[in-house]
Order: sequence, then C-alpha cells, then structure tokens
Amino acid sequence: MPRPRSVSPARLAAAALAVIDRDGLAGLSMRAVAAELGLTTMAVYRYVADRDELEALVVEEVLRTLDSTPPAAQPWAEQLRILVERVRATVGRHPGVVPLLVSHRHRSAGVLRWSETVVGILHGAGFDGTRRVIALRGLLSYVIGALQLEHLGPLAGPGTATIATLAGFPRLAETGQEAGAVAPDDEFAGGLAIVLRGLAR
Amino acid sequence: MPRPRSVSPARLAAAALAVIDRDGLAGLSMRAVAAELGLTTMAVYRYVADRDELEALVVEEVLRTLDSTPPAAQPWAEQLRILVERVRATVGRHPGVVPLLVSHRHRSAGVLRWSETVVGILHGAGFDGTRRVIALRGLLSYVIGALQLEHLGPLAGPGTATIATLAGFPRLAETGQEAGAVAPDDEFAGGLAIVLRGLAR
DNA sequence: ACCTGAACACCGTTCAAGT
DNA sequence: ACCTGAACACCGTTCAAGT
Repeated sequence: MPRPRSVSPARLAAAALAVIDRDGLAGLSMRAVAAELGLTTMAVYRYVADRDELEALVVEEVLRTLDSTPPAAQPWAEQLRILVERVRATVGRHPGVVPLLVSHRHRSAGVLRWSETVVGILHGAGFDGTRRVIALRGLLSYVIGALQLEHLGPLAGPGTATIATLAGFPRLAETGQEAGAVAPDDEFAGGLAIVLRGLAR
Repeated sequence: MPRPRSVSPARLAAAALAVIDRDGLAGLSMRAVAAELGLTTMAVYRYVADRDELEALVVEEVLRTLDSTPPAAQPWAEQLRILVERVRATVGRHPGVVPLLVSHRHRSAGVLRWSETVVGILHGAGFDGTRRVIALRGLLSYVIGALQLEHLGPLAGPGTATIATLAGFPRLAETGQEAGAVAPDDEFAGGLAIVLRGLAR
C-alpha cells in the first residue's frame, strides 16, 4: 500500500535553509534536516540521493526568489549594476549559503537564468566572442569574491586593522581603520562601479 | 626526560600540503597528516591546537613563496597587475588550498604582507581614504572570485555550455562554447585588466 | 512506496596513561 | 616533554527489515 510522500522538495529545501539560517552552514547535516522535519535521518534519502543534492536544492530555494528578468531599457552598465545588486540582495538574506553558491554554481538553474540575462545585456552592448566571455567571468568573479569577503568575515578575534598594527604593516593598518567608516553597501557598490567602468573601456 | 620534537611546524605544514596536493582538500584530516608523518593522530596535537591552526599553517606554507616586494618603478596599474599575477601563479601550484585561502585570509601573515604592498602602490597612485578601501577590497574580491572560478571548476558532469543548451539558454550556451577557446591565463588577465582600467577611472 | 533502526567507515577532539 | 591508545560525540551512507 503506497504511502503518500510526507514532504515536498520545496519543504525539504526550506527545512535545510532553516537549519543553515539558525546554526550556520556548519550545522547542516542530514540528521539535522531530518530532525527539522520530524523524520528519521534515512527518510531524507527518499527525496535526495545524497548531501550534494540537498545542497543543490538549498541553492535553488534561495535563487528561486532572484529576479532575472532584464531591467527596463537604460544604459547597459546600469542594467548590469541592477542585476548584480539583485544577487547581493537575495543572497544577503542567507549568508550561510554563500559557500554553497560557489560550489554549486555550475549546475544551478537560478545561476543559468541570471547569466543568460547578463549575457543578453552584454550582447546588446556590443560584447561578443572572447570579450564577452571575459566580461561575464569578470563580473562573476567580482560578485563571488565580494560576497565572500562580505559574509565570511573574521569568525572571531580582532580585525585586520588591529592585526596589521601589531604586525608592523602601517599602511594596511591605516586602511583597516578607514574601512570601518565605509558601509558594506558602499563598499560593494564601489567595487562594482570599478568593474563596470573597466568594462566600458 | 624531554624527548626532542620530531617534527617542525614547516614539516607539518609540508605534510598537510602533500596530502592536499595528492588527495584534495577533502582528503585533509588530522589522521591523514599524522600518517603522512608516520605519527599517531594525537601526536599532531603537540604541534597544533586544532584543525583550524593546521589549515592556517598550510596557508602560510603556500604564501611563504609569494613575493610581496614592490615591483620596479613603473605605472601603478602595471605594478598592481604584477602583484596580482604573482598571487595567481603561487596559488595555482596548490589549487586545493584556494578555499583555505578564503577562510584564513584575515589571519594570514602572507596576505598581510601582500596587502601592505598593494596599499602602498595605491597610496603612491593617489588613492586615499574610502577610495583606497574600495580599491583594495575590489582587487581582493576579483582575485578571490577568479581563483575560485578557475580552480573549483565543475567537479564532474557536463560543462555549463552543454547544460545551458539543454535548458534553453541560447546566448549562455553560445558564450560557453566560446569560453572553450579562451585560455585560463587570458581569461584571468582579461578580467584583471577590466578591474585595473576601472580603477584608473 | 515510504519509513525505520542498526551498522560501517569515517571525522575532530578529550582524557588518562606510558616513556 | 613527547607520544600513545582508547573513547566520545559527531558525520555521510549502506543495508535489511518493517508497514
């Protein structure tokens, strides 16, 4: 007698995401997700082949809310800026997922949707062939790196500025001090502006 | 009767690096490093407080060979390019270490040395205050992101191009095809050139 | 068909003991 | 002071069994 599935993929992903949001990525385990759903550990394997697949589900759950539709007609650099800022806003709601985003980016439908739109904008801006490849990868590199610098901050201990002072790196210490006065939003936007300016030749 | 230490921190780091180079970062464990040195697992704890400290040692071992001395006098963008390319060359010899570089960057003496030189070049180029903070973080973001895109490639399965074709992302599929013709060196250098151009206003 | 429970081969780490 | 060996609390995952 077939029993009905007690849990949907979406509910599984939501449970895993709840674990990550509460206990961090380190807290994610098959056992923790099962407990979150009130199931035994092995019941989870009814819905997912292994941990890797569970992680992929979490990434899709997060990117499900990412709007990848092309922005309204306006200068192409501004369109790209909007798309990149959308990623940051979406991912920023679940910082623990950032490392998963990096490792699962290749197979993620959400990343593909977003990339397709970005490539379309680049094409409209006259980018083709090698130039377009490099532009896309350059943008991706910045986004992935910046998100990690922002969310995988120092887990504990003194900041870079303090360390640099002690270790005798005066200029870096000074820059570290000044960094405290820069809001994360401005830092991300500022770095992005640099990339977009460089893209515009 | 005190016994002499049988292993130096450098030898410990070298053993851990050998494990990573051979079996990947997933193969790194206290037990594997102990076996590499012909010791029991717990002997490793004589030299390192925990796994985190072992990882930090590996990062320093890799960055020990990173030349962070300022390049000869020449346009500042070219000096920055040289420093960034040095990082890529050094890290490229041990791709498995890339994730450790990301998580340990704050406490790494090697990263601090490199950053101090970069900040010095930025200062000489007239960057100060918020602009310099954003320039340093922007460069770091690109480097970290690009190294990960390069080395944490798809672990298995078809590439992005194939997936995109199947999933109905025509422009992305086309770009994926073209990406095959771009050498990793050119891709990294091209992205870096974009960032440096953007930095130069 | 869905779920359970025991078990296996791994982890990092603590602790008490040996030389 | 350095090293060992057993043990604990975790992992992901396999397998045989229950309903």
